[in-house]
Amino acid sequence: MQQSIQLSVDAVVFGYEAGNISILLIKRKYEPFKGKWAIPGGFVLDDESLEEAVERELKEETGIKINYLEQLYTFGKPNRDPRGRVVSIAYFGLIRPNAFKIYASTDAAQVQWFHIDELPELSFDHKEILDAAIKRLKAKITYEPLGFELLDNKFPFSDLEKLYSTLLGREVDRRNFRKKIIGLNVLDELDEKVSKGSGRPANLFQFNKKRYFHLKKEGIIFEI
Amino acid sequence: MQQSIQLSVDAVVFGYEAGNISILLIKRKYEPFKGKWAIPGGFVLDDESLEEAVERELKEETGIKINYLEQLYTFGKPNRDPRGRVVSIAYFGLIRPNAFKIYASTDAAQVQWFHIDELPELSFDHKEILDAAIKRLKAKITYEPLGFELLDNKFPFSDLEKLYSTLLGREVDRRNFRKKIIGLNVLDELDEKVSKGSGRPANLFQFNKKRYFHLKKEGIIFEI
DNA sequence: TATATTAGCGTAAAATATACGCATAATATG
DNA sequence: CATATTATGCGTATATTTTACGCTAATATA
Repeated sequence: MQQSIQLSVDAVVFGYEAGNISILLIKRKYEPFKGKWAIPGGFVLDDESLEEAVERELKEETGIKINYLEQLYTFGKPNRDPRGRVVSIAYFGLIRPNAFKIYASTDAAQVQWFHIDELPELSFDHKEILDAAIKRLKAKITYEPLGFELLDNKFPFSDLEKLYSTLLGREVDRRNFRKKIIGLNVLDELDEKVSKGSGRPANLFQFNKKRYFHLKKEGIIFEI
Repeated sequence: MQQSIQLSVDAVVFGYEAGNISILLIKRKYEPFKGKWAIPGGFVLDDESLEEAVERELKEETGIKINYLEQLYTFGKPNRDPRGRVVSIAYFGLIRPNAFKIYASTDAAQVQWFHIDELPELSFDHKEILDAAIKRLKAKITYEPLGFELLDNKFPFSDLEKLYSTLLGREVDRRNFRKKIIGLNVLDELDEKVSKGSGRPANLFQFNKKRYFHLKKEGIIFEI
């Protein structure tokens, strides 16, 4: 038996800044879809794991090092790639956009953050992959503390609230949201304040990952 | 660039009967792991989709036609298969065990249902795949109406209750559970009764898939 | 100093979940 | 055949959680 199926990985990387969710795309340097936008990714090498492949491709094509990475779904329709049968394992990543400088290299002619509502036309079946990733992100923030991966290490509560109301696509009652999150007992309140423009300066908070995993082991669940 | 990676699919198939959750395994006919138990599966053909591959392999190896099938996870560690680099896309399936007669053919020397607590040693990394599937099943029945795929088309309420208490691994208050499920408005109460042994005969119910999808579209969520 | 603006705390009402009592309709048993 | 046993089916009271929303605090700005 001899297959001729090639294996690639692709990564939908989300960033968040000032109330905007954005996605990292590259402009393709070579055919097929030369000059078109696409999700970063590429072929898996024989001796690397799938995660290593994603991280290598991201580094090569965009210069970023991912903060949070998980497998999303494997796309394998026979005709999804004009070059032949290519099955792609899609990943889903989160980073703090201001934490890295993006730059194009190797296969990418250009790298750019796109606002989630202003996406260009995409290559291959990447629109489908991206839609699956958005769906996963929106669902998962309600039962896993993913939001913190998108915020700065220290953040005012309003940032977290704004992130959630943006992702959930609806208003969130400021007071109830605060009570709920504080009640989860996974945030440390710092002795630092930050003031942006007018209004009372806000206290900074920090996500306590260690405490979160400890509580999770005890069966306490995160839920918004 | 020339990869030498092969692509396979594997399926963890769950069945349920008389309060027992079981998993369908095959005994391998050929090396590697000849004579050992494994999850059904095999190599993907060049021109078939991943789902077609799973369904074909299940049919070939065990004789069953799956009731519910979803992609689980892709396993791709470089050394998971002694024959070389094989990446496997694992699926997760549910059937009503009494709906099909299982029989071994092609690659399988034997096919058998195993109780979830009495599993034999497994080939490759199939234990890891199986654990992921069990975790997914247990999590998913709380927010998707998967349970009905494991029950007969018409079932008494106590069957559903027993299924849930088994899967959740805890007692479920019979009266509150009933209230909750009835309140979801996705069951049709039939004018048929069934009596098994002593006790008051039970009314039969049927899951109304159409109504469920209608309600889901309106944003009403299934949750246990 | 008055006003706008964002932050932070608390309380009451509504909705949901939990605990559990009891009638009903069949089979099992002496 | 009377009575116990078993499982079904319905209801109600209480506890818990969610939701709505009022009020004070601390800063910038006019």
